[in-house]
Amino acid sequence: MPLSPPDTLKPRKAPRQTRAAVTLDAIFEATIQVLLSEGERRLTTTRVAERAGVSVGTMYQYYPHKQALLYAVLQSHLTHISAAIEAACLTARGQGVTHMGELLVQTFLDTKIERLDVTKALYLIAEDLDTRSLLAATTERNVAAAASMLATASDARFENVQAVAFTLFSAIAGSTRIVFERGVSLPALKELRRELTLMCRSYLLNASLSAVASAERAHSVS
Amino acid sequence: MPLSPPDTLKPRKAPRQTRAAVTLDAIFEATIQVLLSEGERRLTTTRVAERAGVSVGTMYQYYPHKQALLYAVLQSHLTHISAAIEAACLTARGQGVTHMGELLVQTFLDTKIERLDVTKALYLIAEDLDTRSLLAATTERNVAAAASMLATASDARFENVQAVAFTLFSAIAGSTRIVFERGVSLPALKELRRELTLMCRSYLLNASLSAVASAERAHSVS
DNA sequence: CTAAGATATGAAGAATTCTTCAGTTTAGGG
DNA sequence: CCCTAAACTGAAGAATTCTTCATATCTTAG
Repeated sequence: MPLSPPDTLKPRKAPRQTRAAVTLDAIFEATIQVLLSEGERRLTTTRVAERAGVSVGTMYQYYPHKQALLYAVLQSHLTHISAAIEAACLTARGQGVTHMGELLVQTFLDTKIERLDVTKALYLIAEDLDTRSLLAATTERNVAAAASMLATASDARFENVQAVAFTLFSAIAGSTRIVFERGVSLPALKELRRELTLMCRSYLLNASLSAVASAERAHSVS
Repeated sequence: MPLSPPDTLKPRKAPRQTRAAVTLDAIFEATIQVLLSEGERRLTTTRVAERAGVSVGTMYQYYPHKQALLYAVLQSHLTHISAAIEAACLTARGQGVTHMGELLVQTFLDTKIERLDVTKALYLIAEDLDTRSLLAATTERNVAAAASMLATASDARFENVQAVAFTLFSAIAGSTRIVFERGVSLPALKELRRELTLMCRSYLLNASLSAVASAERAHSVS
């Protein structure tokens, strides 16, 4: 479900020729670079165009205004990630929850790191009011993929898979963001992956229905 | 540690008279309201002043520019939260990790909800490059408080308390943010609290040193 | 090779925003 | 009550940014 943008944010036209596609790529890339080097406040259409090596007018041929461009850049990245998650979730159907949790963490982190600059740049514009619905829809999509996978787990059954999937996803995406925003070092990354994996595994095992009984038993003892 | 702002973001002067303090309060409040109703892009000094019922010049008496104002607003909120967390952490020393986890989740959520409008508004400006160090320092402070508490747990010992505390905090703060940004409903909140509590408890119990052995045993069986 | 459509240009007007400061008003100690 | 420091005002200049469009250049089907 690629979710078409609201009318105001729709592109004016799609590139027909190859060179136009190349130009658009350059503009996307320039957007990222300007965001990283200048910050959101100094992200202007002129600066982007200059960095992309094209004229401002060119961008306005494809997008009616800056917002629409940003929306497109963000959407492209989010779609990429969701696709990766969906693919991964399909491979793990019927497996145990430990494997599933590990896979989710792994896939999410790998995809984010793959284009670390894009990831970091987009955190800077993700809050924009215009992008709210886009973010919400993406979350929806990722949660659906995870939930559908979790429902097939060989060693667990959940009362509310949707809620579990959502919690899992929030925790992964949320803490990843916090770590990435403070600046990622290799050791920090390894630690994040390790702890996040552990956290997901623990949570999934405990959220499973069979675990509820034993947990309550344990609790009433103390 | 209130962390003094970098030179460029320092206030020009502090209010001396009561009315000045009142004015500043109004300006802070107006900043939040404008952020919520207009978004970051349309947050201008003039609009803030207008909403606060004062003249633009007034704001510039206290802050050299918009950035400094935003920094102050953000700092005030973050400080408030950190203080609450630190206080809570002190009350739980020597208790079990289940209680500790629950307390952290509870305190964090309660404090965020207490001023939900402020929380939501500040998410909109938290990404600013200028606020990076502020966010980092705050995280530091919260993690330190949590770590110090966890080290006294009656029923667990951790190899790396710092890492555990950090993971815990990231998961809580990160998923809270994701939930709050998509819009908070009462049921969504209750679910967040419930699942987050469960997740923290599971994680803490499993991250404890005594758990490592049993986990490895369980793993080698399958 | 050529015409039509696609793409690119960039100067310039409109709009918005930031920030200052000279002058006015207010508070509160003596 | 008076005086000084503090607080407040808001018009206006400087700076930045957005967006358009008339014009020029390129691509490619036929």
